[in-house]
Amino acid sequence: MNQNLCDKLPFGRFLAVLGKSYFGALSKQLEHLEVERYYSILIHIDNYKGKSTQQFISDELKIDKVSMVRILDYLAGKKLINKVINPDDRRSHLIQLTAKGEKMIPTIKEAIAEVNRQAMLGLSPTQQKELYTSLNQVQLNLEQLPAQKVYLSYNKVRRKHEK
Amino acid sequence: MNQNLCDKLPFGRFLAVLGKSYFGALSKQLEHLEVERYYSILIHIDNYKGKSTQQFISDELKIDKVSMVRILDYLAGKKLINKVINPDDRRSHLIQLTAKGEKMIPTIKEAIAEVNRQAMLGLSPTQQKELYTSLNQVQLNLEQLPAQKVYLSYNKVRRKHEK
DNA sequence: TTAAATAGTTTACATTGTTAACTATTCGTA
DNA sequence: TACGAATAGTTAACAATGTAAACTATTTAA
Repeated sequence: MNQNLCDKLPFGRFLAVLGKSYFGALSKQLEHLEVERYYSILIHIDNYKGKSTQQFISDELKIDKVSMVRILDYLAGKKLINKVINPDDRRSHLIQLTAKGEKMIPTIKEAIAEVNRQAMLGLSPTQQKELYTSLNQVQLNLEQLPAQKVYLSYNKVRRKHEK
Repeated sequence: MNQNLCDKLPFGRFLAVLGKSYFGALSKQLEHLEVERYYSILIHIDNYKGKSTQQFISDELKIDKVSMVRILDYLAGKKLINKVINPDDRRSHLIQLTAKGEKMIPTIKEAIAEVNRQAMLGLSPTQQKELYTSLNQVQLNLEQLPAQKVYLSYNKVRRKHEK
């Protein structure tokens, strides 16, 4: 029955709040960069070294493909990525980091490592491993369930007029 | 250094994806209800039995206060809640469930319990408890960090024109 | 060969977040 | 006590993301 766990607030809400707390911290760490979000997209593109397509990124990060067009156009406008027609399937575009984009990756990775370190304070390495394993299991379980399609939105309070 | 944990995708992105998977499953479970979201808000209002104010809900669920006005107006329009001026501080409004709203709570709680049960398949009660404890610790850690304010958005793919 | 499926784009619109200005009320303090 | 600051909530305008539908180009499969 699991009445002991998360029956007050939906577990998913808790996760989403947590995820946003994390993004808030990461955005703060990286506020000096030219782009103030889309870090996970840049990291993902880097992980798959020029083999990502828009559809692939959309599926992996659960961002809808229309938003993906807009985001990648924005990143291309900043000269951080290029879209290259895939010679093996000319419908799709390979998304590749530019030299400028690649230069940004270490900074982003360091910030992620730092926020992870801060986030995991008080958890032993074993507990951290358990946490990650358990969350993976939960994700696998949820993927098995019938679901409404749901996507993610980024949003950060802009601070142009800091008081 | 925690290089073993979540240095590919930001941990926060993983959490957000997970949270969305959860909402997708919960929305599906409850798609027969009159409202197709805001479940966590209704549950939160119920938990604090007429003692919630808009600001309190906004803070707890990390939804900005302008969106909160819109959402509560929507829920009031559906006759699920009432706004009552707080006699102890006439600036604030106590948010209370109507009889119609209260009637919905057990259904929502059952759906949450069921999705939780499905989500936790394969995890022992001990592991579940560990998971919740660890996530709470992570949330506490993240709250200590300087952060950009970040809020959440709900969104579900509408299925008016199912193929 | 041709119909269906897929990758991506564009447009129009809905929802949520953001800022700022506003009212009403309460708090803090000189 | 009086008055300025702070707080709760509302409104309006706009930005960012999600959604649906129609579209082009290309590939897959019958």
